Amino acid sequence: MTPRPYNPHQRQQAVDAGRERVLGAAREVLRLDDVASFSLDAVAKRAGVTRMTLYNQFGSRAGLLGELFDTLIERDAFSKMPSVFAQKDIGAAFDAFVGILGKFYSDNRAVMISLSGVAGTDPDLAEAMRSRHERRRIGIEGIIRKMGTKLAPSVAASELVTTLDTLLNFATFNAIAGPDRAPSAVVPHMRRLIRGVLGLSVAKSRTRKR
Amino acid sequence: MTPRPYNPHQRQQAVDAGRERVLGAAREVLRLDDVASFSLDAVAKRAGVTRMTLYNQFGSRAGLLGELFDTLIERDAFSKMPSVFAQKDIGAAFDAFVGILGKFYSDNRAVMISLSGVAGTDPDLAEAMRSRHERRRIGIEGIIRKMGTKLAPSVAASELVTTLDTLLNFATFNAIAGPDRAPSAVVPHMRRLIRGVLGLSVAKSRTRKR
DNA sequence: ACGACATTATACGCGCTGTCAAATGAATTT
DNA sequence: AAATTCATTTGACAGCGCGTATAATGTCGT
Repeated sequence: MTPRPYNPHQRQQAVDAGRERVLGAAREVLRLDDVASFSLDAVAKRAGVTRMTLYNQFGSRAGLLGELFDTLIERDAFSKMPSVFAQKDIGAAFDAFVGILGKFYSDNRAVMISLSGVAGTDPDLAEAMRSRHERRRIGIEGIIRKMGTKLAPSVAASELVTTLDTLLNFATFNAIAGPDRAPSAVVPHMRRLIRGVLGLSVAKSRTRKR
Repeated sequence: MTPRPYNPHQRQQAVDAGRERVLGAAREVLRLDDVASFSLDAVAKRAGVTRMTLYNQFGSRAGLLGELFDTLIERDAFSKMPSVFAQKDIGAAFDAFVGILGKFYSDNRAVMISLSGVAGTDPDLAEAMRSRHERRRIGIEGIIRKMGTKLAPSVAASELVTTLDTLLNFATFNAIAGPDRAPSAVVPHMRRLIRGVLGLSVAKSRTRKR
């Protein structure tokens, strides 16, 4: 009975490696096949693992997808936030933010589409995604608090953050891009739109020299 | 063998009545219960009908949801378009359009959420929805062509319609409303935002008294 | 009464999620 | 080397939802 001390060194490494293989497989299934054919069975097969392992590691389908979204957005987007805060003015900061998000949405478009779709029918995942979107909103609030001293936004100040957050979510990028264009192609357009909402002179977007 | 003449008068009426009962039941199931618990079984039970009848009438789950969307948006939104074109200026026209859409989205929020979710995983329904969205875009183009003579929009003219169309879709209303507020509460905010995009003086929105 | 047609009743096959119990195997400690 | 811990595997099962097939029932039209 008395449990023994047990320090898994190499053991934990193998487990973590397995986790990453599974997450990679999940990403590929979402990227290659269409949304409907995403299943834990397909992921497990592609990862060379049993379906039970997925439950051991992630608990459920929603858990797996939630963690997949986490790793992607952490690696490709939020880790680059410091460069946003390093900008000179708030216009440049949002330009940078839009660039990062646009590239992230573009690189992971198929995955994001699937994720949104599944979240639409899976309350658990919907909740998981909501808490993650929180981070984007917090980022926006941070930019405004730090750099948005004298703004004259075109919407009520109390709605400014919500408006920007909505414009910057994947659904908006994807809708503006349409079925053909990549979300990253929306970036210049989105920058103008956001400068407009912030009340910055749009003509000022000659960020070239000055 | 030789098929006989057969004129279903009263017969067809009964069938149509059945269809409406089924569509009404589908709407209620989507409105009352959560998304995940929508099933053809639940709809059939609520309509007092067998699941087979649904397949006879609508062919499939996607067919049923597509027709449901049709009847709702035709009755609650598009049938009211004439009042939009009756407005004096383009600002008032979009105010009216936003009002109609906001009310429609609010009245049918749960239904729209489910519909979007299912469309995310069902290519058939996705295509059916796309053609419906076409009508909204056409409405926007009509308003601009008819009333938007001297505009100075805050986005590129070539992107104006796309931008407005994106702002006016359900996803945007729903996202701005958040989990608690009704989409109809977003209407005033959305009106300001759209006036801003159109390049109209936002201060002019003193449509109340003042 | 007879034909046409919608609806019912019933029963499948299929795929997916989630759970359970017992066995396997590798890393770690004694 | 032997014992222990723990993830993984194996195999099976229950539940649910969609879609299909077939024969029976009912109802309207001629």
